[in-house]
Amino acid sequence: MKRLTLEEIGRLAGVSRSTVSRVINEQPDVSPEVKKRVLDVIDETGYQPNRAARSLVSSRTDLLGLVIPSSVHNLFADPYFGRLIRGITSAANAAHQTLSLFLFEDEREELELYGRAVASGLVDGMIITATRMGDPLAQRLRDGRLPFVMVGRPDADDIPHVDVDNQAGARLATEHLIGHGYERIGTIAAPSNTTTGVDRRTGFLDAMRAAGRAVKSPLIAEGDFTVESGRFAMDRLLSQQPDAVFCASDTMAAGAMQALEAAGVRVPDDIAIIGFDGILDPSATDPSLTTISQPVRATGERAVNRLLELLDDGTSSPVRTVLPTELITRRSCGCEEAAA
Amino acid sequence: MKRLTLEEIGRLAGVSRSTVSRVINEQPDVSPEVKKRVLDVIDETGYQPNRAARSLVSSRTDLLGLVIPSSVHNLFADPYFGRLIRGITSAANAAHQTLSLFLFEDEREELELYGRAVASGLVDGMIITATRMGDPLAQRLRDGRLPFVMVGRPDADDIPHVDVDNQAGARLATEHLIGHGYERIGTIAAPSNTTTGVDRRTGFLDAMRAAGRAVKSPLIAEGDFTVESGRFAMDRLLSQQPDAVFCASDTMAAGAMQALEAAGVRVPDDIAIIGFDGILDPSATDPSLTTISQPVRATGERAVNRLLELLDDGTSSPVRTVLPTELITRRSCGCEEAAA
DNA sequence: GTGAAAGCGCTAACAA
DNA sequence: TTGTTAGCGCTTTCAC
Repeated sequence: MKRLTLEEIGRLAGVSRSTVSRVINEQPDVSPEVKKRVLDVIDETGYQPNRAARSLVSSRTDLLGLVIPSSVHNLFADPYFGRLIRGITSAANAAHQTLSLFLFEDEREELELYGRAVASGLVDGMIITATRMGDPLAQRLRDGRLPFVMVGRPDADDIPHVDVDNQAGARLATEHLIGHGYERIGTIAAPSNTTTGVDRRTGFLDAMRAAGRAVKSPLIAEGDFTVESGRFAMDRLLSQQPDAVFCASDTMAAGAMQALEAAGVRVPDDIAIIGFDGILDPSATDPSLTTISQPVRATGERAVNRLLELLDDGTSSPVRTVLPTELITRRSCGCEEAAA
Repeated sequence: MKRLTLEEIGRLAGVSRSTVSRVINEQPDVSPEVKKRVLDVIDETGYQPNRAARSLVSSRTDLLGLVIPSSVHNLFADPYFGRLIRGITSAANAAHQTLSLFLFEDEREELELYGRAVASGLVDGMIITATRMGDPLAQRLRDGRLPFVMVGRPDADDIPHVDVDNQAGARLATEHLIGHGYERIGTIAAPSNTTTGVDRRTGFLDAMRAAGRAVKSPLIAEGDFTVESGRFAMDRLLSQQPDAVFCASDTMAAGAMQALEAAGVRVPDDIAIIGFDGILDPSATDPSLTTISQPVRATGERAVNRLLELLDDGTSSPVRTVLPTELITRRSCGCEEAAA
């Protein structure tokens, strides 16, 4: 049993290979009878066009790349990426694209990517995530000709991206805390070399300022999205005796609550906590964590769709797509049991 | 600036395209001077061979597929997959292969894979994980001609795979509990439609039997690897008043401990707990969780290397590769603080 | 509406 | 040691 080719299918259906090609690519101007005959043969034989040959002539691979840079070693434990990837594959599947994954251990590997995947035409386009500011990869891609979209806000303005409204989300969280009447509100911020970290911090500060609150810098501790960093950050914050803390990620909020439990501080009675991301099971913390939830899966889907637009039109419609966040009130902020 | 081709590089270096091809593919019988000249031109121009053209003639894509079936919706939150994927990409990067990821929402998508990725020659080989017993995909791949290896034990004997020694690990865990002197030992088992679940349960039962302990079936509760299922399972077990429980995964152990805390049962004083996987941070539970740790990352690497052997030799050396597990004693089993 | 033929960029005989 | 040539399996003019 040798490999089937267009020619062979044509022979079996009594037509030329061009006709078979037309049928497969759903071009018009093929008579119904011929079309049916060809389709039947394809069905019987289970023929599948050879991708390499197709790509060679069309210079389309139907492969989308997803890059997750070295900076996120730790992050990968975060359920965020699992969800994002599900969103991406789901949209990719729907569009008959397949996803290839580029994870790197270090920056050397990361730059090698360019030759391996970009210049050789491995993928039609790229989605890149979790970059830190000034990431060389983003720069390089921008100078190249490969279409790409970022997940998260890039530090350069002209890069197509889809992001959630981190600033508005952080503001919302902070206002909620203020609304509860807390007096000494602190924050466990995300890394300041990521735009996500910057935006969430900005949102927090804006809300505080708008309410006429000063924020002394000792009430700001920075973490790196890990549970451990949340624990350490809260330990540092404790000496400042805050009565509420906005944590820029749920993972860090979980760490913070561990630190509070160890210190015998009650949540929310002594210190109220609010998180960001909405990816923890309510039962994962005790009390359940109030948080700003972001549509992770939708983010992935949108990124794929934006990329496909770029591939088809070459137009990048709006450069920026922003998805909304939502406040999920549970118990850690001092609210009573919430309705579902 | 048009796309570079072999021909073009040849022209610039003053040789034919075949010579350039020889240089690129590191074939012998190219004079040093010519070689250098060609290499220089390649360097200057940044030429990268076109993958599609290469694949077309060599029928090699240097793409490895990773399949994670629909059955693991929930599982994806499990840090296990993150680690496994890191192991896989790391080994793949080292071998200049790239990974493409196939996640499916349902069985329909899953079977469509066959045409899209396998029959069309998208990937050179496949790694498939987390299948349940009798998975149609595994069957189908076995009947096909595409090389593949499974992560985890398949239910058919002749499929190349890499697995950890789940049975030995479960035995180890159980013997440890027995050694502590616990009298009524139960288990929260993993799904019995997965070989992992079967093996861990078998190891538990073997150890109990070897110690002359009968296991009444009410002392066995089945979960599905999620935290929630661990909680429910422990609630059921509580009525049987066990004094120790072997949990077939750390995630379920975490759930079990939540249930115990809610019920006011102390760990390890009232009930000792031991987990399996070794993927939780020690501080994730209180008290820290004693567990059987498995080398997830190494599993991924081995799977890639096995697959590459298959691709190169066609020989599948040993069908079965088994990686060892290790007991990590912490506090939940009743041991004192452990050394690192 | 359908077929013939050219060519995508590469590798691998085969000649020289 | 190097160049010439023939495909790999497909899409796409261009005739008919």
